[in-house]
Amino acid sequence: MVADPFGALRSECLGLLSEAIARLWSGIKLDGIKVSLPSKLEFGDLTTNVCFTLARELGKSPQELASALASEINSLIPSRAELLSTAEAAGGYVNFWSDLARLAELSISSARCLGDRYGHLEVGPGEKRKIIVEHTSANPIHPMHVGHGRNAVLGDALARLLRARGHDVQTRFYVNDVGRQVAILAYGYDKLGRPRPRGKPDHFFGLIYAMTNCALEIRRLKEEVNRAIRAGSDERVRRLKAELDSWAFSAHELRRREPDLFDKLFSAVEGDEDPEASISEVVRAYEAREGWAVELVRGICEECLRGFRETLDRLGISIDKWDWESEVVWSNLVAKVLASLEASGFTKVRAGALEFLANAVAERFGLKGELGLSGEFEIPPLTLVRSDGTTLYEIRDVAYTLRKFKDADLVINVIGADQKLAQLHVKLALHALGEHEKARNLIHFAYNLVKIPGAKMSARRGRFITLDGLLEEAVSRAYDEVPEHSPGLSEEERTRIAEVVGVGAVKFTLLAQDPAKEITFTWDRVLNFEENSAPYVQYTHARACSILRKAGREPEQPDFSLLGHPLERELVLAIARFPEVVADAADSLRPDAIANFTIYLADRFNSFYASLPVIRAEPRGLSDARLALVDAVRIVLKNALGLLGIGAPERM
RNA sequence: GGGCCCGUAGCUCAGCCUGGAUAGAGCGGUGGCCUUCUAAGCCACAGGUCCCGGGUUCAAAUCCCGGCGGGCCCGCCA
Repeated sequence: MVADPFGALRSECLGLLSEAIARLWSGIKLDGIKVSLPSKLEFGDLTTNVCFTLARELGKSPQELASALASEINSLIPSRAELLSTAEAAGGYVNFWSDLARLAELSISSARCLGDRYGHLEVGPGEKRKIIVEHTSANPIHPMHVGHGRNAVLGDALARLLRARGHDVQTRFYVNDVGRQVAILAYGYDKLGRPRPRGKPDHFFGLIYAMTNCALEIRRLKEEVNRAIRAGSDERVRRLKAELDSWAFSAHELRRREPDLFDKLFSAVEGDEDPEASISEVVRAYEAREGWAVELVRGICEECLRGFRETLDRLGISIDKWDWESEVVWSNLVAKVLASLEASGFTKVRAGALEFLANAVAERFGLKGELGLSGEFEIPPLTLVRSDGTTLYEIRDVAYTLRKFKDADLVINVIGADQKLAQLHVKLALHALGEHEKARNLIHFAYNLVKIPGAKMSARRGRFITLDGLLEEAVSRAYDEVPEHSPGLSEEERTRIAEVVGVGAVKFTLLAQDPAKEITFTWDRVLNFEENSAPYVQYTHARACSILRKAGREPEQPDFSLLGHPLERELVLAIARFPEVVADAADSLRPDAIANFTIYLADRFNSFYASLPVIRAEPRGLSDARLALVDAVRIVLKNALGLLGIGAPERM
């Protein structure tokens, strides 16, 4: 039993390869000899192209060298190899073939023996790190939408992957309760007489936020139009009126949803002498921690977070710690950071505001290269403190980042790619403070946004696809489909399976793509339960379970030497490779690599399923070997989905 | 104007970091396969200037330079 069967094969190949090279050409020194996965099945289980490099050095053809190398390796195999059966020269490459029976036996028994833990290839004791993954961190003023879903699902998968790798991981949600947006909501909610939330609280407050915002915009625009008319600026009047029209349309949409609430709010805002002043007063009082403001703002945020927790629970995502931005403000940490930053000499007062000279920091410490920026690029400065003395978001974020480093030596922030500059500023601020190591251990895990064709999502207008709505739709679709495939299930089972399948479909869609690329959201795509989807993988898992169930016996006398079909070989290799795939995905922070692997394995398994019998295979040794193989596939699919936070039902 | 990201089949995407043997999936299209372990499946066919142009290399979708196209960012917003 081993944790990494393919790794065992890999290092065997590598060892024999280096030894053979040393024996044949003793003077030659090659760095970075490696064996890699061949592009095709007929090129073996592992391959090396060193002969192309050696050819130049030795003045011989790659083909010649490959033959010499292969036969040298083959002469070493009988005495030295456990898993390797033969090396073969082909077109200048040396291709390695494993002893399939032994590799199958090792991989399958390792998977079956380790069960849930198979694939969790831990780093060495010295490499274990304390990691904080901050993710989701949706503003507590509206329900989560699809974009937040992508963030949450990525952050959660990262945490799972890093834990599987043996790291000590904590997930955090940063509650942005300070600032104008929450204050707008608080203002509106207060104007309504602070009614008790109806329905899911984040949805309720999201509507109030959008309505308040809309009322404020319309009021502001009307005033500006009048001002522009007085100034006789026709062009400006036209532009403002167009904007006003678009908000009037939003108002119409919002009113339809809750007319009473809407009318009450609008007349309150109309009647308010100076709404902006009231909102600023909320901001000020909350930052100053005045009781009335704390009660109002915290009350709202707590309610919204209750809604978030419900959504996250449904997604199977748990947050270890909720950090409040206000706590950072109320502590003296912001003031301390500010003082140190000023003392660092990398700030400057301009027009009464305090600026951070990010570019100077990068130049002083020679960071542009490692940050991937050209020397000529001038990093824009950043305002830390307004001329009225109030702080801006980034300085609080610097303070919060330092706080996170008290509990971790690596901090991963799952934040949209649109905030790259802001995250760069935070990193440079840490450098300015002399915290170079922390700065280097601060990772911005940037993902791209989720686009919706046609409509533009806007929280301020209350216009977006909520995650709750999306999940509901997917689950109900799954609910409809379950009986077509598994008739006769109890209502309870049907509901449970629909939940796992529907939620899984949504999560997989958001996870399976390169985070750097934007996702164009379409219902079609999320509700496609066919190939390249979670339901497809789950279905494959259920099929494996079904075989094992129907077999009704343990594979007691497997004869792995009878596994020889290409499909069997591909399955064995995939099972063997799984731990390495997990390790690579974790180390490179690429959950999508796991998703792609599940598709590949499911794909191979379904072909196997269609062409080779398991239970009725003859002789019994073959049937048992296939049964064990099916069990190993089941385990790997389940664990792989598990790393993505997706469930694997046993029937569906 | 500057910076970052993306550009691969009609559509949605893998592969690019770490160059290698005829570039892979899915959807959609066409044609087959349920009296055999779940047809959310399988098999076959059709479909490609890997955005363009240079360069490096024995070898470039992959690395470098220059373009073009799309997105995002450059607030005393978050």
